[in-house]
Amino acid sequence: MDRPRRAPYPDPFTTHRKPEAEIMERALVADLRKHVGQTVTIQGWLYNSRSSGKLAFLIVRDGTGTVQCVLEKTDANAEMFAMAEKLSQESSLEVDGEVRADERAEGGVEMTAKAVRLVHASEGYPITPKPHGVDFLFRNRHLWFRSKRQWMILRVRATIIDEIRSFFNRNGYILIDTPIFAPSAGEGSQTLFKVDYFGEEVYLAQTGQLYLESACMAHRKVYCFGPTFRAEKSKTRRHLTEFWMVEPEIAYCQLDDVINVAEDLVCSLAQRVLRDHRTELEALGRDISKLEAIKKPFYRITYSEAAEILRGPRTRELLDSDMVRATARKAELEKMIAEKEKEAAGQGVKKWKAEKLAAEVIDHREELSEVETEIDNIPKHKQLSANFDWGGDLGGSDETLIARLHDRPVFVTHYPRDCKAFYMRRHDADPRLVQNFDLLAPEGYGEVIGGSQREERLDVLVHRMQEEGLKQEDYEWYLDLRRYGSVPHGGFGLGVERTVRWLCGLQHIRETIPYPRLMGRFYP
RNA sequence: UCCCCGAUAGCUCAAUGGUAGAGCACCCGGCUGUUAACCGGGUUGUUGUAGGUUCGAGUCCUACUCGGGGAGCCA
Repeated sequence: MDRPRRAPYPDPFTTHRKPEAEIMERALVADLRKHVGQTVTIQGWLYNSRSSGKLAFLIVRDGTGTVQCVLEKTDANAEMFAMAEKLSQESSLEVDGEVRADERAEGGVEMTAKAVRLVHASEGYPITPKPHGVDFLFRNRHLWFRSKRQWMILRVRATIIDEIRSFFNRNGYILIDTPIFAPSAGEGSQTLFKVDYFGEEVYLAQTGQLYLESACMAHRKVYCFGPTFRAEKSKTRRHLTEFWMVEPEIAYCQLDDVINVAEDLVCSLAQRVLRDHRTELEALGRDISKLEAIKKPFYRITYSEAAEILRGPRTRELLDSDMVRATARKAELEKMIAEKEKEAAGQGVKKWKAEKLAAEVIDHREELSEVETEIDNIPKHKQLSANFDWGGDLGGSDETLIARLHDRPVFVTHYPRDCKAFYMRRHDADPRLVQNFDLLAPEGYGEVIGGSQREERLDVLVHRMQEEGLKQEDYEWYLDLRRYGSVPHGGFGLGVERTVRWLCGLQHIRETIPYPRLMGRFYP
């Protein structure tokens, strides 16, 4: 009904200009505070609505925010009121109304609607205001990111990406785009996606690093920023098969210099997010004080020290107290579930009350199953850390433990060279080690950065490649960098989604990217 | 590749081996300040697939498929 008379679609912006007298100022929800007292038009989608006979509450989102529009039924607008009251979720609409400051409203601003025009009636929008399962939500990802929480996360992501770019740009780095189709030369070849390239086998890039090393010899400080592909069959809350990574590479630079850059970058990301997204972070339930604590200097420990910590008493104490807490929580949840089920089944309980209890029971059951998984895992983690052997890489649970034992990010340096890539520079004082580092985010978020000083000595590098069984002929171009003015250099890679997860305080990495690609999930 | 958990209405979930249910969504009606609004009425099923046990299977057994979590590996 009520096709918009004054702002017809399609294309209300150019083809059907309204006569000057009828033009009402269009406003964005994000700017409504500046329009208090004025009557404006907003254009958006119906997020949710309620009505109570003579009043209709329309919660409208317009891409910049949401606002509640209150429409009062009068003799004159009965038809429009009936239409507005029945609008379905996610119908697109325009609302003319007066902007009002109102303490009852969520954002402090509300609109008294004067006219509501339907643009398109949505039918059977699948994502209701009630809870849904993850599988369903990701099958509807194209719609799900309209929802508030997802909307906020993707905004924070955009800001983090913007800050990454401006950090490197303002610090004199040159953007060098590295290829996505790559020949076999890379790190571990089992984790590469194969692509048929006109009959030849090439791979989707796993890192731009080798190319960047060449570029830093031309531009001194460079970075690349693009998607990265890993065919790892990992099903965990910190893995994607397609993710975004920023990699700086610096000529005339040693391990400490690289670590300092990583430290500065992470600090400016945290500050920028705190500055621009305090509201979103709070709404996401992020503990802001944890982000405010992301300040220089971060902790720096060596791999050997990390190994000692893992085998030591502090780790055991932490896991023991985890076990005590998880066990207590399990008992508590079981008790609450039993009580609520009993209460809901009792005589004379109001229907709505029983339903509310049932919903709470579902939540408790979900938490219970997580706690039970934790209880299962703690002994495993305990064993993994207690039996940690010098020489192996730090596992996911090991990293989590190290990170949880610190209140700021931790650089772990000087890993055994046997578990690290061939291009990392051998440590002069101890040839068993390489000049590398990982940055572990606190609160258990784990690795967000991996980096190293690169091996600049031709003979050492060639020897290392032979050990790894790499074909020298594939890397001649790379070895040229060590033939023509080789210098100490290094860099790192920061995983964007892991950073977003950490800064937003999210359970799972899959919410940090618009269309997550996971093992077994590539639709839509 | 290995280990654990799960799959019932469009969605979220119930159902001591014995007639498949509730809420939401959707439709109708009511309510002048709602915040996952509420109240009354209505519609909604090949219980993931294929076998097996049983008088009888959503429920027990086997295999497979898909999903979730974790290990390994990693940003």
